[in-house]
Amino acid sequence: MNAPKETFDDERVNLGEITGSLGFLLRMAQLKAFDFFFRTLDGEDLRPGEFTVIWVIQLNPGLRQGTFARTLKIKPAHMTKLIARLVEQGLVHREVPEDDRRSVRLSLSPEGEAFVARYRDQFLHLHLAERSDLTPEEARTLIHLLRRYAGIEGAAT
Amino acid sequence: MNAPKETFDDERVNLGEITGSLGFLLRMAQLKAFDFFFRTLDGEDLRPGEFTVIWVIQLNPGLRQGTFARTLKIKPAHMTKLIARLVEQGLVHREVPEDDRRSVRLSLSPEGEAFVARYRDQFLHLHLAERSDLTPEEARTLIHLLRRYAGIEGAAT
DNA sequence: CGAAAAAAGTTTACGGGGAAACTTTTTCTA
DNA sequence: TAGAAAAAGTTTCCCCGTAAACTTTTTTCG
Repeated sequence: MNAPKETFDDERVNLGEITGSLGFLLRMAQLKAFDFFFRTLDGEDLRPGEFTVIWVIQLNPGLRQGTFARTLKIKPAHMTKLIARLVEQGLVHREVPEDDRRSVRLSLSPEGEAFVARYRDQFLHLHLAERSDLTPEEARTLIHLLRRYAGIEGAAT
Repeated sequence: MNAPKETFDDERVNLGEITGSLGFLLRMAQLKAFDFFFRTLDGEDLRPGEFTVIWVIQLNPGLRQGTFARTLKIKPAHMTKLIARLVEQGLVHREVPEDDRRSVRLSLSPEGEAFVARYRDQFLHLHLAERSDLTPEEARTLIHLLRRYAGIEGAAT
């Protein structure tokens, strides 16, 4: 019973140069971000991707489904299913316009608008540094660099 | 036939404050990183997670499967299947030690060692800024901040 | 000691996301 | 203008990853 602590609980793992790998770090960071997301929107049955889609539809009502998909890098097949869920939940409205009956125009239902309004603040504050060990300055830098890396020429700093 | 250019190819989409969302940006960045990965290891039938696992086993041969899983935040069920694949490919060796027959110790086969050696450089250089629009300085900062955010106290800067 | 609890993996069942083939509608072009 | 090509979504099928339940082995402790 007096094992000399041996290796604590876990054994130490050496990660080597992989801690310099963007792909690896992005995955680890995303896990943490998801964690925040689900902790904040606890009760709700909503996935991160779904919220993003609703959000962007709210800002650009009437655009085509494929336009949203391309912008958010969501594959068409996935988009179809995702939108179907949101329509079923009564948040999104689909309309096939007469002038191009191949396409689908998306907009939010009143319930969808209400939904965005309700979670707007939680969502926007969700991603700030308060939840992590980063200073506000560091968080700003991180967001800025990620935008550059991902090729998103977003709004102001 | 003389439509006034209308909206180019795509219509412009306003992303609003979501471009300040870490979760969103991490996803977009990860897509780009995956893109690099698959472009570099083109012919190979290897996923990012698999390479990471092989890599870490190489640096820490003989540790338990669960230890690797916890460190890399891979769920046990997934780890079982992932390791099974790598064993099948002849890259990883499993051993159930006598002193604790619940556990599994992992190490690389000679083929596994050769595999890591072969892709080491490609992999390490893969994630650098040359592939993106970031300056080397910016890339270092990004990596540093991601490490902090993800809670990885890695090696030197 | 011996039963209960814990630990380590595995199995099963299920949902998210993607590739490829397909349907419908529109545009191009000979 | 008719047929070919392109565009927009959808459907089908498959794989990755996860949760929950389960098996086996080890540890705890009354």
